[in-house]
Order: sequence, then structure tokens, then C-alpha cells
Amino acid sequence: MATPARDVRTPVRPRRPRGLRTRRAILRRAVALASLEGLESLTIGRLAGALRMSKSGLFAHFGSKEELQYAAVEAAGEIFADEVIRPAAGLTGLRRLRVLCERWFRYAELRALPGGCFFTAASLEFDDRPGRVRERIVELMEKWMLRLERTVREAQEAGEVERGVDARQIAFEIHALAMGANWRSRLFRDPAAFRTARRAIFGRIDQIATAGRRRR
Amino acid sequence: MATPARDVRTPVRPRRPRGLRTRRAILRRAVALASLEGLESLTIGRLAGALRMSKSGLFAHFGSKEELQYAAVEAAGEIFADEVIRPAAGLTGLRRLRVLCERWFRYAELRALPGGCFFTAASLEFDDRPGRVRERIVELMEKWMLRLERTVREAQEAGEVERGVDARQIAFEIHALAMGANWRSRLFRDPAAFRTARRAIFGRIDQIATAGRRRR
DNA sequence: CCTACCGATCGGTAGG
DNA sequence: CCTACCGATCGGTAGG
Repeated sequence: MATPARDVRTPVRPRRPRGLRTRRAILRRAVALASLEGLESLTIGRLAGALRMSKSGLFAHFGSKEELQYAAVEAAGEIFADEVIRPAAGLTGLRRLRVLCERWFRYAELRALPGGCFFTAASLEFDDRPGRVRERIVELMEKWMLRLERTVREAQEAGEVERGVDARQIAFEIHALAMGANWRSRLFRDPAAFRTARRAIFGRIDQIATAGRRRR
Repeated sequence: MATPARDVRTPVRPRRPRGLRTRRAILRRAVALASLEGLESLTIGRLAGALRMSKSGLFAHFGSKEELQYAAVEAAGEIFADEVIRPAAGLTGLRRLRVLCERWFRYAELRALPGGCFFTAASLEFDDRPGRVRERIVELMEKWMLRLERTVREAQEAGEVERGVDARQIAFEIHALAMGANWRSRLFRDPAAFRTARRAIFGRIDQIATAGRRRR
């Protein structure tokens, strides 16, 4: 099959295709809105209005509301990876665990999204709604929990964490305390929420560390 | 002003007025549905359908959707009081703290509502929606957090908890770990969630207790 | 990417 | 407590 010859006026390195740029702009706004109002309250009409597009123009990018929600979860996962996972990529052991936690706090403290942690809200909103959106949220949260657990276990194998510690248990505790910070911060508009949660989490990490406490 | 004479056939102890009984039946169903799908997704039409009533018949009890939501929060608060607060009413100190926690777990483990803890879901759903419903959720959650805090402080004054412990900090940690159990249980359908959270919470209480650990 | 439209459902009202 | 209805908005489609 012959491919059609390129028009000479087409730039050699083509700009990102228009459709993709629009799609990304839509999703950025969708994730921000969903962090505030929830994934289900994010209606196509209001999202289109906020972007000054027609409903059908926006709709054409996704084909269904469920696909829009799914794509928003995926986009939120990318933000989470950029803000939390990747900054800890080169590290290991307890240092890595502490950086993951600290980056999570930065991510949740209004720096990334206006409504706080997207997944805290979305996973409680969708925990009883069957479908692809829920399944994708479950996958991403499972990955995050396993990442925490694995990091604790690696620190343990490196001798930084006491032998008897249950890595899965610690992963649960860290995540629960982090979500609790998001909850208290958003519900009570309490700026002390993240300070309290940092104390709890870093205190817990110090407890399980070998060679006494307060080592950093 | 003369009150009209009672009809002789009216029973001496009058049955609960019909309207009130219907209202309670509506709210029981509303709280159950809201625990599953959220307070906002609870529409008047579907709630009426589930109760085999007309929309307007149901609507007449509340006057607006916001009033229905407010009344549902109030009804959920009553369930919470019955299931969690009152069983610990006669107790003090660490015993009281442990019973409050254990009753919370029983309340959240599907015993009271099909969707788990109503307030965990509702407080994250409404944390960014202004209005009376949010304000009432805030009040009830504040009351609960202060109750936990006060209980820790009383245990401290009774010498059951170490002097240096920050009661407010412990209240936060307990509540965060409990919410985490609800989150993990609902999202992953993980029956181990509550066992893990119990370990975390009762372990933490043992840590702050005077006279060594494992005292019960 | 748009205008113009669909049937269904939303919260809420009139009138009984 | 009901039937019958309102305008607005929902997700989605036709056709360009």
C-alpha cells in the first residue's frame, strides 16, 4: 500500500495534533472538577460549558460518559505518577518510603488539584458502582498499596526496618493516615490536618526503624 | 381557647401518627441507599419508587431535596448514636475508648448499613459543597472527634495513658485508621480490612497506655 | 468541531 | 397521600 506523499508545507516535526491537545485540555479540567464535585456530578454539559465548547464537540472525544470518567481516572493517575511516584524513582529503602509519603502530602495539599486527592474521593464514590471506572480505580489503588508495601519490605531486607514488622500492615496504616489528613483538611478546612498526619506517619516510620528512633 | 373533646373511640395511648411513621420509613431507606450510592445520587424519584410511593407524596414530607438530605444525615446520626455512642455511655477511660472503637467497627462492618459507614462517604462527598447539609455533617464529625479526644484525655487524667501523649493527635489517628478500614473493605471487598485496622488501633492504644503493653 | 434535536429524568408545583 | 404537570438538564444521536 502506498502512503500518500506529504504536503511540502507540512512542518517536518508536526505539532501535536489538535484533537489530542483538546483532549488533554478537557481531561485536565475534568480531573480538577471531579476532585471538587465528584466523578459522577461531572456532567458533560457543565464540563463543556466550563471549556466553552459545545456538548457534542466534547462528547465526540469520548463516546460515552463512562469513557470520559475512565479517561479522567487515567489522567489523574498520570498526575499522581508525576507528583508522587516519579520523584522517588531513584531512591531505595526508608529514604524512598519517606519521600513517597512527603510527595503524597505535597500532592494532596492543594498543589496538584483544587479538591485535594482525586483518588480518596473517587475510590469512596465508586466503591459500590460496578463498571470499568471502578475497576480501574481499584487497579491503581492496588498498585499504590503494593508499592508502599514493597518499599517497606525492601527497607526491611536492607536492615533498616525491624524483622518482625508486617510490611502490608504498615502500608495500610500509612495510607489510612494520609487519607485521614485529606478528610480533615477538606471537611474542617483545617490547615493543621497535614501537620498532624505527618507527625503520625513519620512517627510510625521511626518506630519500625532499626537503630533507634529519629534517624533520618 | 377550648381544645376539642377527644373522640371516645380514640385509643388512650395513641398510635404513632401515620405521617411520622412514614417519614421514619422513608429516612431508614434513604440512609441505606445513601450509604451505597451517595447522598446526591439519592434522587426523590428513585427513593419514592423503592418505597412504592409517588414522588410528590414523598416530597411533601420534606419540601426540598436539601431537607431530605439533611433529614437523612440526622437519621444516620441517630443510628451512629445507637450503635456506637450509647453502648459506651456508662464507661470511662481506656475501657470506654476501646468500646467506642470496637462498636465503630461493628457499625461499619455492614451491620448497620449496606454501604458501610455513612459519614465516611458523606463527609468526603460534601466537603466541597456549601450548605446546611455540609454544616450538619461537620458538626456531627466534630462532636465525634471531640468525644474521642476527651476520652483519651480522661484516661490520661486517670493515669491510664502516659503524660506526654497528645490526645487530639491520638483521636485523629484512631479515626483515620477506622476510615481506612472502611475504604479498604469497600473498595477491595477485602474481609481482612477490619482485622488489620483493629490491629493498628488497639496496638496504638496499647502503646500509649501506662503500665506496659497488652493490658486490657 | 458545530447546531439541532431525542426521550428520560431531575427537583419542584398545582390542585385535590 | 395522589395524578398531572412544569421547565431544566441529563446522556446521547443525526447530520454536517
